[in-house]
Amino acid sequence: MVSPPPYRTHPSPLESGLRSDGKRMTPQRKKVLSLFEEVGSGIHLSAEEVHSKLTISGEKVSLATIYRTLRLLVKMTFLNELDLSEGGNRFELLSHDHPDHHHLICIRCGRTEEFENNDVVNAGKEAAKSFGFKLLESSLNVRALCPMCLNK
Amino acid sequence: MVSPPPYRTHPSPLESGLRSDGKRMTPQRKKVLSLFEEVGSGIHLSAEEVHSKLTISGEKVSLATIYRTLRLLVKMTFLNELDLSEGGNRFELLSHDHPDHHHLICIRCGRTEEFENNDVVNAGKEAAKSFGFKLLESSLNVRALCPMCLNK
DNA sequence: TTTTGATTGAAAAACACTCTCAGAGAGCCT
DNA sequence: AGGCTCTCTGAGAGTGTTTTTCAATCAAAA
Repeated sequence: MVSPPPYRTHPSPLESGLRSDGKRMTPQRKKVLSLFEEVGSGIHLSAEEVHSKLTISGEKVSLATIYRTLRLLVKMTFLNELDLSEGGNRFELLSHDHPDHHHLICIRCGRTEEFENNDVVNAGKEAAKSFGFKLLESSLNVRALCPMCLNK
Repeated sequence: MVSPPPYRTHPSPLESGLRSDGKRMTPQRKKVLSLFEEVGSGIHLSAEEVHSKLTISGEKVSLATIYRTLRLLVKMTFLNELDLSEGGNRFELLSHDHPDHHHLICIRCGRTEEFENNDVVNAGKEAAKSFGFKLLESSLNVRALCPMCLNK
């Protein structure tokens, strides 16, 4: 017994974005994006974490597909890629309300805090302007030790 | 016409830094640091590039040693490590006159320009302080397109 | 439905980097 | 100068992350 599909759903942003580019909506892509929507913006997941979270909830998506999908979602601006290094990149839901937030990273345990700062955004703008570059995005990464790791 | 070596040279900063830590001055270490001094500060080299530059000038230093030496020179604050991602980290001579400079990177051709900005440095300090972190280093990476790449 | 070609999973490869270990050699001692 | 000790090096194996390959699958258009 299969329930009929809704008579006419508005295509999701993901679906219409894919369609307009000759790409297809697949369960795997939906699952990856949904996971990020569930955990909310401001949470940074590695490809491996996405994989294990999906596996735990009984969804089988191969790691290769997760990497492919993450790349795709970054290109489609659904996700933001963070190069905080130290064992793999991380991804977060791109919240268009907070386009230019920066990261404070504990290099020991990986704890990450976000902050915003207009001076930083302006510094990036000015620098780009003075060299004749077209700015795409700027990110300040502050490498530090969190209170827990400070006490060994 | 080669001038004779001075009878008694002051130990180089590298040599005295190594000595004071029970480490040894080796030709390999000298060659790697010399390369960075030759290319000057503001030039960012990857481990692979250091390797091939040395190989081309007839110096044989293994890649493993280059990685080891780069790590050492960063720890000794002779070099600065940049996480501009896209295929490996890069290293540059740390100029102690310009301790906190930031990077404007053309994501298409890799051209990189540096700039300084006190507001950025302060933003990093404030962020660390407000979360109770101990700041180690902050770097603003501005991803952009350079004038050449803008015209395709 | 059928067709078409994008997408997937699994495994292999690519990549950047680190480690292991035996031999070489830097620096300290006569 | 010669010897000793212990760090350093080179070669190659190993590691962790990400990408690619390729046959099979499946989404979407006809």
